Amino acid sequence: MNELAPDERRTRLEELAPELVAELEAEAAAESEERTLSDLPNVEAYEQVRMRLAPNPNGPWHLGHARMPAVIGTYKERYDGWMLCRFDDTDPETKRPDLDAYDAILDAVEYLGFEADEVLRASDRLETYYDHARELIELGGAYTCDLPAAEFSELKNAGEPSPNREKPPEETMAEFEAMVDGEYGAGEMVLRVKTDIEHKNPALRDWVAFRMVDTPHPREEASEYRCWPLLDFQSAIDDQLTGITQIVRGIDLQDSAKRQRFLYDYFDWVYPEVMHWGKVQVDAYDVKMSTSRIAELIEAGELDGWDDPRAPTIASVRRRGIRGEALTEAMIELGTSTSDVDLAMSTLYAKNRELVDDEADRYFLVRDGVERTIIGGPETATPPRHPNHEEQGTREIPVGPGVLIEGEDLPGHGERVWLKGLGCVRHTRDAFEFTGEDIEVVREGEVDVVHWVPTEENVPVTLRTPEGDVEGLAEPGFVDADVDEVVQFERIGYARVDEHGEDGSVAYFAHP
RNA sequence: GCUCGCUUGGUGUAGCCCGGCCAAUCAUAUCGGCCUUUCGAGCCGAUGACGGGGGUUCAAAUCCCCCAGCGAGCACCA
Repeated sequence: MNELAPDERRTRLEELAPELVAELEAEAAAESEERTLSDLPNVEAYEQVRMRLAPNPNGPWHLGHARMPAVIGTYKERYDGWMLCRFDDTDPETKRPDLDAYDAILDAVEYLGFEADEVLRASDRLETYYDHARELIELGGAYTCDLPAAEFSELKNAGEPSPNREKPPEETMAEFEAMVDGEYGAGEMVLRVKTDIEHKNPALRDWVAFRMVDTPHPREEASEYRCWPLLDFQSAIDDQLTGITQIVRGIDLQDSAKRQRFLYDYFDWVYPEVMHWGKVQVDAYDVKMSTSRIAELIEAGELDGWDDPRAPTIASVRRRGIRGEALTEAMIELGTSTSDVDLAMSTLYAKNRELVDDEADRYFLVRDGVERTIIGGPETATPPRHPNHEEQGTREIPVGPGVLIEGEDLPGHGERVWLKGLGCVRHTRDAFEFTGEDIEVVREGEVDVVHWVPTEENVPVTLRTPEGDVEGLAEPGFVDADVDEVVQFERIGYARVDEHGEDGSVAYFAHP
């Protein structure tokens, strides 16, 4: 049996035990669907899988952010769970929220194919955080500290406590209320969680839970608050209150869980399961994938906006006609390993091509065209809309007195070229002379097939690509391609029709 | 400096927890072939990886130790 080829072995097995084959196939199918992401830890322990997206709305999303909804949303579907989108907008200053980003992010989540069951903004929940801080103070788990940051850092690194550490809870409580009332300025007072000042990992020692911020929050509803929680406190409280069971977050937050466990111990709560993943980087972009960097370039006018095709953002690939589903799939395939990963754009493109190809009508677009008079031949060309789908019909291109083809495609004098959908021509005396030859000449490899447009009635097109804008001329019928539709410019690649204007059309290049 | 983590082909990933079925999965990429009036799609094929060194074991990608490389935290950012 082992000497047989796999195919033969299978055939034999089918004869001998058909039920076994079916079983193997079912297993394989289940694996290909499910095994792209590893199982969530300890799912059995909870009634329902409850997860959260916790974006900082300090700007619209770049491509790396897609991983969060892609993975968490996929888990939600797999386990029939629940998903929260919680905006962790507790820093009105350094990572100041961008008021447009809240909706842009929810929109991006939807584009990726998911929807949050609930949406919360941390900046709406300050009173809740204050209440828990008060409770923590009563439990003796926190103290107010007026040491300058640098001074505390020095003590902490030496494993020495702040002189404020043993302050009575009443005093801490009074000072914390003064913080809440805005009686201190930035840097004058913080509330620290009492952990273990001699903990071998210095990152965990007596971390800050609340600090003063002078800058008002951009959301009007939150603009009066001056005493703001830091991520570790806010997120810990919210995860507990919203019943989060599994957390997936970046490796930069790998110590967060360890810090937050001190809090959970004070409150006698059970910490959720945690997974960490590394950074995602994307090849093929000149622009660094960073919210603040992209914002700067837009501000400076070097990018047209978040959806500029040169920007590594979700809005950009969306405008280029890449489906959210393709991005989600690509992100899922990256898995959740803790090492940094590179997303090859070619993988994303391959996924998208698979999704859009069947419906992408074909058009000719000539960049850098050279004009030639045409001698003889039919008056109209009728290439198919889609070579694999005859039922989608053909398109009509009037030939007229001459055609344009790309400079690179121009054959030498006396040489022939096949104008796709039209026929074979010979390049003679700066004209194309129709030869009437059969397609056989192409099949035998003698003649190359090229795309072309008529010199008259063509449509000027600006093709916006990640490498910059390219001007070209499309066949007349291109004006009928619907805006938002993804088409294929033959021999160039897929593009999304963006607009048809008076002076021409605009398309965004997706990928080859 | 202290602490934590990671390292499978060009890229990503599976396998590692519970050692043997792993001469290592799948995808993408590249190259080649078939088909084709596309440099697209489809089909077929090829290329290509367990960071290094020790150890345990009949047997190690998988367990242990050391080294190297990479990343992260030690912020009154998230």
